[in-house]
Amino acid sequence: MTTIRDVAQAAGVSRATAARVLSDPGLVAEATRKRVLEVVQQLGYTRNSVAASLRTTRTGRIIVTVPDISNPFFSRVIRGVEEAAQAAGYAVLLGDTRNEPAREEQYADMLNRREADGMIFLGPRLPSVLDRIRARDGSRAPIVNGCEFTPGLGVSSAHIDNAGAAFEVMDSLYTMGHRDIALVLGPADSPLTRDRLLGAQRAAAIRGLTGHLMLERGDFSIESGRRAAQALFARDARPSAIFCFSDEMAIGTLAAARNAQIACPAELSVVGFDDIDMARYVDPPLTTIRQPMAEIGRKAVELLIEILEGRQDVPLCVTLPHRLIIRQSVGKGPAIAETPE
Amino acid sequence: MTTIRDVAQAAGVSRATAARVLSDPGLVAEATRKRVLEVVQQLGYTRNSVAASLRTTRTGRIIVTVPDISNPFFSRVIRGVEEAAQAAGYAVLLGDTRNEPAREEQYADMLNRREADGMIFLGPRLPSVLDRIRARDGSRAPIVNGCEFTPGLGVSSAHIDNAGAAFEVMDSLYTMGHRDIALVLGPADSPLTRDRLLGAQRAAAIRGLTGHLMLERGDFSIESGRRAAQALFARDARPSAIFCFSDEMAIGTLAAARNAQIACPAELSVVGFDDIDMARYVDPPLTTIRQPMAEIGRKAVELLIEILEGRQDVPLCVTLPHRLIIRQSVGKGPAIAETPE
DNA sequence: TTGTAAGCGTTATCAG
DNA sequence: CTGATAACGCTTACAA
Repeated sequence: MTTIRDVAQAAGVSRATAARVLSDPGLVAEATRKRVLEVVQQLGYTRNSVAASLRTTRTGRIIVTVPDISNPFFSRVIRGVEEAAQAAGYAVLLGDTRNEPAREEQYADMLNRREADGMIFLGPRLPSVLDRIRARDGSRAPIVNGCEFTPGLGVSSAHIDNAGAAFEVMDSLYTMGHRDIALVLGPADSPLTRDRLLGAQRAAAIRGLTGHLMLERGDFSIESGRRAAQALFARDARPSAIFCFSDEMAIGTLAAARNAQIACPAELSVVGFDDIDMARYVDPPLTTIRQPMAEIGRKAVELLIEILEGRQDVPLCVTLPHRLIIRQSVGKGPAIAETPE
Repeated sequence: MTTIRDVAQAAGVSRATAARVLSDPGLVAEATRKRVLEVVQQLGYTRNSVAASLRTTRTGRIIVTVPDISNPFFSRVIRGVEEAAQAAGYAVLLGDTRNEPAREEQYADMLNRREADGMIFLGPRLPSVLDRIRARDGSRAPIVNGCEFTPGLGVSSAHIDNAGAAFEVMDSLYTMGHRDIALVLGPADSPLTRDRLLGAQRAAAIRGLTGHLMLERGDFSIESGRRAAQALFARDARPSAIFCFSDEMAIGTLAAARNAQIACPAELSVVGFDDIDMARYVDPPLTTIRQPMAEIGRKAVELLIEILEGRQDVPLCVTLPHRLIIRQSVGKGPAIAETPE
């Protein structure tokens, strides 16, 4: 391979000058610069990033891990991440952890090995191998959490107000006359599930309907939503509304309802979360909470870059706006239907 | 940061010995090894991969680019890629090119800069910056194409028989009595679209129905499928069956049909391609071609690793089996319905 | 404006 | 089995 040495030799300058032409051209005389660039072109020279990184201790890369790349919500967040990273001159290394702690650790360890400058972690758990870095750097550790937020960890995070959003959904369902509402939660260990559950419970408590809340657990996938709905339909008192913590689970719920000949929204209201592309195309179109997915990604990168640049005042937590999107999957509840004025 | 030097010093051995303990422990005496490992543990030493790569000229990474990460088909392929890569000791760097040539070039250039050992390219175009590598290495260039295949390029590829699969779909539609069939294609520049179109046209030609073929173009997204269907519904002679080159476009087509009050499968049959998770949950469940997505990914990695290991007999093209999955979105065509025996 | 030279942290070679 | 030493290719004081 051609190295900067070859370039320098061919251009009749020192290695230092040749290197300068590439990194800080302003320092080099016009004529020399031109000559060097010509040679670079001619020899097809490309800087060996490994050697450069060794010298500078910067890789220009950031690692981003997601629990599940096939989850359309995360794909959108990643879009935002890539956009912002690229604009700031960073390349994105994406890792799918499949929600397996071992894989999370593996990707996080890349940071220890200095394969990237920083890391954005989209998911519930913070890998333990990051402890070393955090012990060393404290709140200045180049680690940002996206979508989820665990207070007290000292790790910056970009997300929406999950509790508030869940509260809104429940409130609107109660207002529509629903009383027996089921929640299809996400994985048990996620702060996100916990927050949304808290918000929903608060709404129920205000109406004195805590006892009417039904819970099922899913893993955000379509299939888990379908199963949860089946389980709910098998209960003695079937809910009149199901609030799923992801659009995919809501779509699974719609499929289960169709299968059980339960009409939506006439007999059953369904609400999702995220507002993925598919949400508006299913039958009936899904009422859901829209998250600013790309913005979450962009913001996470922004936070990380501030940390990497050594800024002192990096906010610990950025809360972005969400919005309840009303479509046709929600109808009036039985309470209102049964007592017309 | 602690380096191998610190470890060596603390363990009272030379740097070389300390390094050996980590890379080839068999070469070191039991006692020494133990002592060194203890120190490693104690100091929390992690090998600096940048320095190691500089020396070995291997990064242990492979780059994988996809046209669109939010496309569920690609997510599944990536799953297979990660699985196989990890098993072989490689980390996967994922890049979303958003179908933009500039981004493709950018990721491909990472290979020139030696940021990874090889590259798997899922998509239609081979970035031009790879020419340098290919010029140098010829067919031994560490580049593999997945899903698509461009003959004559000398780049190995893993994929299904796209032409054959499309032929099967068309044949089954014709057998069901359909005559006026519309195709919703993918992007114009992709070999994959070209192959499927050829297969479909061959099936039409055999029946003498080439003139009855209607064509619309999409970009594999739901929305593009919806638009294509709308355009088809607006034609004078509406097709009785629509074959979309992706499940997502088929789902968009279903939505458009619902909107136009066209019953599926009674009045319109719809076929997709890929068999993504969602396919079985939509209404009606989608007839489609199942691709062995994970297997495509695994195979692509296998090919790449063979190249990286210097094997001479790396196959140029691996064709994996597909399967027509019959669900409820296809019904009898008007030709049969109108002429009962 | 340009050149000299000293590393960055690792691994490979070659003696011992 | 272990140690000394020389790279790998680049960047960056510092000197000229």
